[in-house]
Amino acid sequence: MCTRSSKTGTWASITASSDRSPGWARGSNTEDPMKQQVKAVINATLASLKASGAITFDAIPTYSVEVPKNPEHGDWSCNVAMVMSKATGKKSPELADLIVKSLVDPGAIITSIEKAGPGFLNLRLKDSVFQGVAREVLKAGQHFGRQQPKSTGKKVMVEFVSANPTGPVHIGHARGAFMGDAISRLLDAAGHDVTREFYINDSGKQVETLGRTVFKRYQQLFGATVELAEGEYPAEYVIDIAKTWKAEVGDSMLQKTEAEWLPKAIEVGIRENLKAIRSTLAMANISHDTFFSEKSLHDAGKVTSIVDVYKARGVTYEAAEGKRREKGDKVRSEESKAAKYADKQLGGTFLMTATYQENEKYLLKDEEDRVILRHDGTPVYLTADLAYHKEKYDRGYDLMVDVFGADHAGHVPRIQSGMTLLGLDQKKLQFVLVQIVRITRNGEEVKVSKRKGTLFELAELIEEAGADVCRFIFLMKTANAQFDFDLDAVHKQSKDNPVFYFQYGHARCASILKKAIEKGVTFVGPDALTEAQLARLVLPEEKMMLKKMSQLGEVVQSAADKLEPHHVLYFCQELIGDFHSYYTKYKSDPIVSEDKDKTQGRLALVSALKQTLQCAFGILGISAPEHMEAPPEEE
RNA sequence: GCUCCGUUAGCUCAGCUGGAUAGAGCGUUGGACUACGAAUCCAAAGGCCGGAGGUUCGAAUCCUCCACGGAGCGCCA
Repeated sequence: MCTRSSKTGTWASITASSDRSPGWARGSNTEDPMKQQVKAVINATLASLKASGAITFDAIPTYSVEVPKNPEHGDWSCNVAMVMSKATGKKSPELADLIVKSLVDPGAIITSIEKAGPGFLNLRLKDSVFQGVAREVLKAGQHFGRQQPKSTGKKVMVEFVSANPTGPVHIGHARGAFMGDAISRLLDAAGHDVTREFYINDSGKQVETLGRTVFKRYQQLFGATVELAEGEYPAEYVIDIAKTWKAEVGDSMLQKTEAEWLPKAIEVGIRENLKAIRSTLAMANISHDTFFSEKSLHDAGKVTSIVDVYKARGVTYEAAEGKRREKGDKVRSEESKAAKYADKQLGGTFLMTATYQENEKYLLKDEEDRVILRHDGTPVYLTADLAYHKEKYDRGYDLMVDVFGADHAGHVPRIQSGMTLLGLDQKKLQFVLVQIVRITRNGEEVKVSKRKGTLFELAELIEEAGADVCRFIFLMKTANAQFDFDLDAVHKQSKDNPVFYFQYGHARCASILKKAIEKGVTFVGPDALTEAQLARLVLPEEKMMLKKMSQLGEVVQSAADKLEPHHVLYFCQELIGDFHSYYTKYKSDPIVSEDKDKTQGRLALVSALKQTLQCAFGILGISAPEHMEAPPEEE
């Protein structure tokens, strides 16, 4: 994931050089419109100072215009004087003074500018600039905060969930599922053309084991006594699959040879599991555009052909066992799994994911070279995955995001190395690693174990807590932090459950608009709204909310760049908090009053807020209810 | 042993492409409904931002080292 590029270390130091900005996501200018107006004034002033010879500089460096934490510091504050100190050879306070004195403000939007602290510029803007935001939001409607669909021209793929088709979606997939979906929604809102893909591991030993288990359960349905082998799937759902199969084929499979029944059993197993997986994801409000079959890669010969490509590029070798890179000489501990399975490591064809060098420098970050063909010539999981990722590149995506569980972290450098060894741009492939979630109930951890048949399914979780609550809890934290999911708190209709705070904010807006209509006042809408009505929005709290609303587009863009949905969520929290506070503070000066112009102005504000929240919730995939039932009374 | 992730208020977590006095929710304490929804609000208390160095006008944020917690380290997928 790009924000951790320097720390995860994949490669920032090699291919991305010092460019920390993920550049790929930036389309058109999505800066907050208010901020843009401020920057225009600053830039004009600097140009004017340069023209008059007061200061000299080559180019204006990147500087920031931000909302100061302390409202006494104005509506916006700007650090340009400090940033340009070196370029102009002037001290920050001196430069700040010059800017204040010679301000060029053609649109007359600035009401005050002053130097503060070590050289900050604190600016205040005309009320009309704030008020205009309400109309802009309402005119944009459901598109507010979003870029025009596909406006960036970037093709993006997000691969997520990709649960094995050997069983239901369980709690271990939940975080990645919601995260991947929210990232997809974010990228879509940021104007990209997003494809959501599910990679089906329908090849290899696991599905074979599934097939065997299905067949045993099938035999059982005809009275046979069966015993499941180590690793086979004991859970109930396999019996259901066997029943379905029986209904379809009767007893016709009983007399077949294994070569005949096994492919059929695998097929029905995968089909039924995928059906269940899709149905669970639908409950979670998640859908994929494409399901990509690993088996199809094998069938099309793409797995063997990628090995040929590597061989042709001279980045493979044959060896009896793994070859580690020399430097550091990392020795594995005796307890490592590699040591444990050493007797099964018989050598084969290796890909130089670690030892490949250019100009006598190691180029890749993997710890050791990886087998891509076993000694008997069969490909491994990685080989298929390399073929799969090459396939993604071939399909022409500008950005590919893989949402992986943290247990796949070790897989990341291998794929990256593999792509680099094909000469592909690794920056186009980003990884989001979602850390482990510990599920607790009654203070005790609920273990996730597919093998024992005691898995806690995502479907159960959603039934218990509701889709919005689950989604919210998974999205409110960054992907790379572990956390405990408390099943007890989750279904409390109370303050322990923060999603209600958000939804109540929206419902309250809806309720006010409804109440106004009951009182015979209907909001006139953005087109009929007059300047005189808007001009009644003068309270500092009102301006603050308008200012914040205008930032949604920027927040969305930035969150999309970082692949971090939680920024949008915190944006909502602040806005809702401001609103509740405002609402309570001015209870004696209500939104709907006898003063018709003021009422219209405030209804515009509330409508704009409701619209903003609805848009933001939509980008997160959380519903925006018009009405909520009161919670049960506390005892 | 090696790699990666984390460490911020009593608890759960934001803030990290460096900015002014470090934030939110929960919990605690004390207040606010004859008014548009009290699933709300207001106030108080609560912090050597894990530790130590470094970089500079300025560090929770960037760099180095250390400590603690977690995950991974298979020719499984």
